[in-house]
Amino acid sequence: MDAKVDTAGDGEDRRETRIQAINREIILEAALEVFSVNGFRGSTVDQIAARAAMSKPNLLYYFRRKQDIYRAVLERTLADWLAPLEAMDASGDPVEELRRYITEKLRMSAEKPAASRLFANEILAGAPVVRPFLETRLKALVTEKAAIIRDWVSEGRLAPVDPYHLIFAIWATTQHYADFDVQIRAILGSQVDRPGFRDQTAQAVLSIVLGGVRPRG
Amino acid sequence: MDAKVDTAGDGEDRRETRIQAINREIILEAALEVFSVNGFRGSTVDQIAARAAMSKPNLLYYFRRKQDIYRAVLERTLADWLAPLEAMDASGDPVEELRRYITEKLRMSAEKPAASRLFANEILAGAPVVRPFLETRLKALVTEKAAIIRDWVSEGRLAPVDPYHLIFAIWATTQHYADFDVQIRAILGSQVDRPGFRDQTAQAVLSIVLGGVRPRG
DNA sequence: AGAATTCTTGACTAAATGGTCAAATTGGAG
DNA sequence: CTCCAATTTGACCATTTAGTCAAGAATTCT
Repeated sequence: MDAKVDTAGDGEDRRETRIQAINREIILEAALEVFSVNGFRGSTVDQIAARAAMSKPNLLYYFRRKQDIYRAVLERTLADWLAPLEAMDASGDPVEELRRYITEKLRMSAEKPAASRLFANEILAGAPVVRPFLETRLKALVTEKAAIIRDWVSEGRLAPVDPYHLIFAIWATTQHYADFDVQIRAILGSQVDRPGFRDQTAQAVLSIVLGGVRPRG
Repeated sequence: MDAKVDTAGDGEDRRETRIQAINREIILEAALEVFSVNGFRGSTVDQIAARAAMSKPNLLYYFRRKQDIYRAVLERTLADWLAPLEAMDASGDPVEELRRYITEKLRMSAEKPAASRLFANEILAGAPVVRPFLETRLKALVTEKAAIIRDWVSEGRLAPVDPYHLIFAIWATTQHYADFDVQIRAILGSQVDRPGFRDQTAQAVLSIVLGGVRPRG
């Protein structure tokens, strides 16, 4: 929400240096790992500094406050978060579009679980930071895509389904694999790390969710 | 994990007094609200004491450490958590059993969202406390119920589905309404508080998840 | 090279936090 | 009512934590 952008009218803030780019990246990466486990309140600047292999004062040289780091890492995460839903295309085949969306969300859960957990923690905490985002951009996007799904249903290209709840179901089932990874591992054991597991998961999720909306004879 | 139960063989620990019963209950209720928002690390004893309308030393008279409160509230939550799945009956009608299970989970999400969030926070944090529980009782229970579902599938009474992923999908979709309540409210607005919303949600979730497993043709 | 700027850190501070303790108050059994 | 155990609390302590600061080290620019 701040830091780094030239806010003052006069040409303050010199351009970002090489070292700044490197270190900010290192910090944000470390912060993601830390915040995604214990949330904002449960994480400490020292933990982030340690993970970034950097002294605390040095870290605070790049981000003045704990809040600034948190906002920065959340912000960059949110962009990725929206992308797959934004890509849902009204002119495509309904089942194919949903398949793509679910597959993409599952891929993100598998490849960037920390991002999903960061977001989950923020929501659980009452969304103190992203609330405005949820009520504007996300709400608008979901409303738009829900309308598309509603049209598909009324055209008989999908079984009758509440579009909002369908979107929630997709979020829930896909993010579950990132957010509740520990629980899934406790139940399935090392099987989770076998090469075929991701495909197997995709197969199952697609079959359950799409099976429920695929138009019936 | 401790406190209150008479562990020693000799008759230590007098019976719980009336005031103890009342205050422990008040504390656990307050602790649930606090821990469910910010997790163990992000919550403070002062917050819990304030919510319990009790001085901190008084609170610590009943639970010696923050950890003890946390374990106690988690433990009582876990019992409720298992019940609905335990009730799944191999001799019942598959679709009807799943419907009951989903409905029951949705009811818990709506009526005890804090319990669901407490659990979500614990898992996100890496399940430091409930890991043993997950790896023993939960794993055993899920394995048992998965076998039942597998049988239903092989008898042709359910469409072919991976039983584990089906259970995960049910957990995900039902708990989502508690854990991500803030997000859902941001998108749906006051609609969430309308009397019919719960039924509408149940209708949608059942249709999506059961639609995907109901035997075809 | 030499000056200016950027980067890094040890030492520190104030506030928050988990937990203790002795003394005062209250509740309950006889 | 009386006495003993249970309950309550103000004051306090040690540690953790967010954030500061001045001074030293490294980088960049000319």
